[in-house]
Amino acid sequence: MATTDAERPGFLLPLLLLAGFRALIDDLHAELARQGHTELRPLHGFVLQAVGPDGTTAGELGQRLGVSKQAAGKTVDRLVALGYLERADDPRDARRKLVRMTDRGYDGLRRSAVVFDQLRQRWVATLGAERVAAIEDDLRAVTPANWFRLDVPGWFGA
Amino acid sequence: MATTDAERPGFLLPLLLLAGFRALIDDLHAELARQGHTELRPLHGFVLQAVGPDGTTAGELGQRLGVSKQAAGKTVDRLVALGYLERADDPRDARRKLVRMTDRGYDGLRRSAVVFDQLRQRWVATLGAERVAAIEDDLRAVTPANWFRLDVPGWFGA
DNA sequence: CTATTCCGTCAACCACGTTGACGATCCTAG
DNA sequence: CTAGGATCGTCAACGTGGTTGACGGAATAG
Repeated sequence: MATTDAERPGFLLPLLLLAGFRALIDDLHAELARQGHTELRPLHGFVLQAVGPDGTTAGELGQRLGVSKQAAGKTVDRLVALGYLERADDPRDARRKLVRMTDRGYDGLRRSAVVFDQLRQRWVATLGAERVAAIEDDLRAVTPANWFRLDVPGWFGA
Repeated sequence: MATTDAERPGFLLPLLLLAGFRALIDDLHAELARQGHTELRPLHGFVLQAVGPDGTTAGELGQRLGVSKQAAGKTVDRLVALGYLERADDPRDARRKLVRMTDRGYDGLRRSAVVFDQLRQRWVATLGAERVAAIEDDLRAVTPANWFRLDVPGWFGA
């Protein structure tokens, strides 16, 4: 054991996890801004991801993100205003409004995926592939498996 | 190495880091609520930590937390209303208003430290001490050291 | 004494979330 | 076919946590 646990207060762990998350997210949207997506905020990438190539409805989106349908609807409003999403009527159910990605939305999502891969590769270059993979495996082991929600208001910052 | 890094999409890493962070924070404030601190919200623990045993001013607090002095002031307002902080005049500079922890604030901070240690111990029980320590070391290596300078002198856990 | 700088606060605003309510639409029972 | 209930999206009000700009009082430099 390199260092004893006595020197490692428990409160550092969450701080470091948050710092790692924020470092990745900040780098991501700095790079996206450099590539022309200046309006895309950190949260939006995950929303686009949740919409997916097939589109959804606001309610279903909220369910995927773990937020209320109203919150999802507002977020869709913003992304529609930014040109990343568009709404369309469902011909089979007049209550539903389909949410689809625009070309710009696809572009942002594709670039996000590329940049995320590059950032992970940077961690691999620093830490080594095994250790990055170990972090992922370990985190998967200590977090609830069904976790795919993003109801985190202030923790995204900037 | 359990799995190769061949097909590990980069976007999972931030998601897992966030999931780990949220798991710890959610568990923390669930336990704090059980111990009587039902009003203490996730962010407040970090604020108390940033205030520290010696107290500060709103402006300095904002600097430590990386937010504007106005935002820090509002957060202090809420924590004062909840009874965790109190304001006092600085006898040596009438412009400054000292922000100090109340007894309740100390209690919450002390309990947070204990619970954080317990939660980290739970990770150690699942993953082993070396791997938890490795996660911490790795994250420290890939995050800006300056991100959240919580080199709080006199963190009274012990 | 005056000019500048520092400190806290007020005001307006934005992003993101919550509940509650409500019309419109669909579905099913009678 | 019609009546009731469930579902979908939206409006409204509100809470939290953040921002910028402006401003008055207090310390300090000249």
